[in-house]
Amino acid sequence: MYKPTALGYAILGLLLQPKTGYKIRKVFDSTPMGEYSSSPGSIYPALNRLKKESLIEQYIDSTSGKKQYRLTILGKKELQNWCSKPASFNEIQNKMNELMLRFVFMEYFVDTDTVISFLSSVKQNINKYIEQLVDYYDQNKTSIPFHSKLAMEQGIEMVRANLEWTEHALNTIINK
Amino acid sequence: MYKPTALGYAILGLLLQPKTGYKIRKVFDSTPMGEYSSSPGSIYPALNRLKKESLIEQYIDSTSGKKQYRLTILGKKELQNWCSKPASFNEIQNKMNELMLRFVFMEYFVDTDTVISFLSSVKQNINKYIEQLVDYYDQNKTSIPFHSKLAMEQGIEMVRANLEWTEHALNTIINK
DNA sequence: GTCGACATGTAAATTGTTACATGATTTA
DNA sequence: TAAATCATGTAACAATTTACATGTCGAC
Repeated sequence: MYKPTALGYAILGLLLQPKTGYKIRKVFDSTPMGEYSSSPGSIYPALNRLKKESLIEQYIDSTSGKKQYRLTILGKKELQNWCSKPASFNEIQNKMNELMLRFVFMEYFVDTDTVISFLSSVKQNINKYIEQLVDYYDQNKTSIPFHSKLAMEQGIEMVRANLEWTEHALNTIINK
Repeated sequence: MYKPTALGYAILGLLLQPKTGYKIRKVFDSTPMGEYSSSPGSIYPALNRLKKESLIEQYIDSTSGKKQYRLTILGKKELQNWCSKPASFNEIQNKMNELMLRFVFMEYFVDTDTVISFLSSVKQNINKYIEQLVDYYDQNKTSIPFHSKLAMEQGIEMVRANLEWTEHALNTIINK
């Protein structure tokens, strides 16, 4: 069964508001979503994959008269399903930006309780990850070379900053 | 002219101490370098590419009698050259872990002044990046949806944490 | 003597990158 | 009307993932 890539989900999310492929490229070019390549060689094949799987479709916008891409029912379901998944440990380790993408798009799908439980899963796994990193650091700190030690501190500080943001986000959402 | 991938450079750096391919896999499996896949399907083809380009070679270790990979003169030069590059703006945006890898391996190659100028280039580009993100945030904060705004704050906080680490590293190295 | 760790690969499918290519439409 | 922007693609290449496959060696 077909699963879109991270780029695929990014595109699905952007198509919550219908757009041309070119407009999607511009978003990747000019916003903080720039982690995704805006080259035509990545966008158009990705769009064609999603189209082939009937997750998106093209139509003529009645007001502008222009051809646009939009989500199909199936595509919306796929996006919704993806947004509803809790954060896994693996995603905390090296797919934080994908998690943030989920968080952004879930605003349009799920209720406050589900958002809270998503953020709780993030927090829980971050804590586990910090523990793992600190354990490794403590057990090896006598033998780790100088720069490696600094690099490890950087890694730990990044994850701690993520933890702080997660708590901040939880508080903001609970007191809303 | 051939340029190794990020994985290729990670392997070159690990081969500052000779290792078998299996040992490299174990490092990716069991240390915070786990961002790189440890699957045989990625490691062995990468090793063969490096070997084909004469950046590494296999030899029989005289004490253990085991076949190991080690850097060639050319490979060491390539690694050294890579480590000596200052951080670019693009790398700050979405290749921070590659920069940390450079930082780790440069310990064995370059003098304190070069490390300081590397960290200065990191700091300078981080400042530029923060400015760009904050500008975007300020200019759009009335129109950005709730979750997107939180996600942007996360992005900015991550970069700020990186800035703090960079300043910490600079101080640590200067007062050494 | 068998089980787990050591050790190294290949094949197929998918994806992404870089570069090339084309044409329409808007704007100065 | 020339230049910039809008708009969509293809082709060649390189790299990665997943799964399959094999064989050795030491320990218990």
